[in-house]
Amino acid sequence: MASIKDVAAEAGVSAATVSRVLNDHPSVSAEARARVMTAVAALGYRPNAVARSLRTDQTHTFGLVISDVMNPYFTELARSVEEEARALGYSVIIGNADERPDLQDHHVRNLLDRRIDGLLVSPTDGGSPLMLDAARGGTPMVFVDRWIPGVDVPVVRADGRGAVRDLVAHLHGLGHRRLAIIAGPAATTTGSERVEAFRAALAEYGIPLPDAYTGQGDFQAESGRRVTEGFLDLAEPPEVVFAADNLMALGALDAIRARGMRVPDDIALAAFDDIPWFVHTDPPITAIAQPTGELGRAAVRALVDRIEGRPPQSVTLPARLVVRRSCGENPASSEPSPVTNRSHS
Amino acid sequence: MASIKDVAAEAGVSAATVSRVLNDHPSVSAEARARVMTAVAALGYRPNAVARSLRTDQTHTFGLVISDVMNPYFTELARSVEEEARALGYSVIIGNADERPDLQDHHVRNLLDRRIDGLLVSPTDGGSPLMLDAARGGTPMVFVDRWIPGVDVPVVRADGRGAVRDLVAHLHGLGHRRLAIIAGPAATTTGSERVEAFRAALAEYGIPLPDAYTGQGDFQAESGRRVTEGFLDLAEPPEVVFAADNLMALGALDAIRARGMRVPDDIALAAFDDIPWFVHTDPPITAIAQPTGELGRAAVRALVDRIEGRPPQSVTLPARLVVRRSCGENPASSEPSPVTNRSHS
DNA sequence: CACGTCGATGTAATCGATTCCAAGCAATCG
DNA sequence: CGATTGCTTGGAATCGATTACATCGACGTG
Repeated sequence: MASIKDVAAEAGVSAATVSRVLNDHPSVSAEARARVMTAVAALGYRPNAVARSLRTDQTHTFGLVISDVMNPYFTELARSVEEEARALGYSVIIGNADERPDLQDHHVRNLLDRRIDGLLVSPTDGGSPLMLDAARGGTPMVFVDRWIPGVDVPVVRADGRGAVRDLVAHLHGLGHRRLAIIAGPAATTTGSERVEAFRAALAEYGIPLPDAYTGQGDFQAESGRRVTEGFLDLAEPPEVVFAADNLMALGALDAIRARGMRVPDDIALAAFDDIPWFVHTDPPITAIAQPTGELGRAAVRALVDRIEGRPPQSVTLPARLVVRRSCGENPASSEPSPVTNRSHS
Repeated sequence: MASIKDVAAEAGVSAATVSRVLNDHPSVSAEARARVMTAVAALGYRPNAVARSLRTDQTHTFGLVISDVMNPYFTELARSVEEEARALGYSVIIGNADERPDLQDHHVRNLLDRRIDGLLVSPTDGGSPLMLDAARGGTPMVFVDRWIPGVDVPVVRADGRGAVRDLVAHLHGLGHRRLAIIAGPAATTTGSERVEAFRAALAEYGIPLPDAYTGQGDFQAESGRRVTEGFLDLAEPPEVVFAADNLMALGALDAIRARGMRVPDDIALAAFDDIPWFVHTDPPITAIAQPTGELGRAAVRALVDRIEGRPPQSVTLPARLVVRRSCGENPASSEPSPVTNRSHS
């Protein structure tokens, strides 16, 4: 592979001049520029990004560590992140933590070793020493979707409280009174926040959320199945199961089907995180939709601001309820008035 | 960030010795080793992968360029690729081409600039000059799923012919005689091969595949919708629509629903590429399942063989039919005898 | 005409590792 | 006892870029 010296030799100039042409530095004569360009084309030369990074201490790359690539929510997030990054001249390296703290650490370490310019993280847990050190140690960092409390890092996320309140109103309106939730891991903010929002919304109707109706999941389908089976085994099973993410909702659906029960006739089902497939399930599933693309883009902008020395901003965007048929027939409308509360921090 | 010199100073040895300890070179005294280890721990030193790569001309990284991250088939592929790569000591950088040749080129160029050790590609088209040059120019490369004919690069893929024959037998058994297919882009091997396999299987029953029953899609949901609408507008619409990938099947389902028709009563639907969600659609969709995880792992092994100087091998694994309810009720069994033909090249 | 200015270019240092080579030293051998 | 061997170790070159600094000519000005 041709190096800058080969180009210099071919063009009859020094490597410094070639470098100047490539980085269009002003003081290069038109003639030298032309000869360098010709040599570059003739040799098919491409600058070695590794060498360049070593010298400039910039990789024009950042890492995105997500909790689960197989979850459509995160793949959509990853896609929008890559798009925005590309538009701003950055590349993205994705690390999939599979909801495992050890894997998350593996990727963070790997990315740090590669001297990425910044890190976008949707943490799987409360923060390993490694991640906390990185955050404190000055690595530009932004949390997306989930975050770690007590760390001074900008957060880009959706606020689901309004949508959860709308969901509970919807369920209450359909006559449901025994509502259960499949929570995410308590170590994640989204794991606990969603339960709290649900509990608060229920409280407005004077409905309690007993322990028996809060199952502990891990954001994976299998846990949704397991928790739901527990619910169905209760002397008084819930009338509604609300899953804190889409995969657990799928698991719940499986468990319900396995008992020969039907949604929504025998039991209602709703989920946090809307995905295209929910339109096609049997029945279509009522869900809370996050503005995923917006979140990804905002997160990238915040990170790039931080990297390039501008003050980064935390962003909170509202989620909204998308009513379908999985909680019972609502003859009125299939898409309710969107939530309009808007917040920021 | 501490460098190797800082460690050397802290340990009271030279940088060369530190390097030897880190790469556990045999000739280092136990005492020096101990002091270096202590210094490394004290400073929290991590070797700079950029500098190391520049010197050794190896990045222990390879690129994976896939055609569409939002397609669950590819995200599963990506996941298994990353897993196997990690097990073998490599990292993976994913590039999403979104079925766009220009984006594919962008990623290939970017990965080449980073001096990745090898490239795993599922090409979106027949091969740009850039990719052909890379292949011929000695970049270790392996094609997964799709490939480019006439290029001397190992291919790891599934052979769907047996499964397509099983599918046609299944459909014929249910009494269907007018069968249509939504093809993928002709520039991709999977786009054309699947049509050919379908046509060949139909021929065994003396059933033709007229032009009117072969729609041109692009592996995206929207094209599935559009083509299906065309089918439904025909004077004599098909009894079965077979989509060459899962997203187009979803589009087809949408189009069918939009007309108020029902699957499988009014029209049957089948898809290439099985995904977890097909169990939950209404109705569950009959599909041809690829051994996705196996493909990903085999592809990585082939690439790493190539990188490390061993002769890489092309691999072809059989796909199999998974019967569900979208083509009509089959009272016999829900999972037919698996296909057993096995091939290689 | 001497001197300062400015634009274009080359030389060399540098980034953080790895690795060849030579040297120091102790142990072993003839 | 001198020479050889073998183990450790450090010095210095190197990978491919970028960039501070020096140089060199041409030009304008007092």
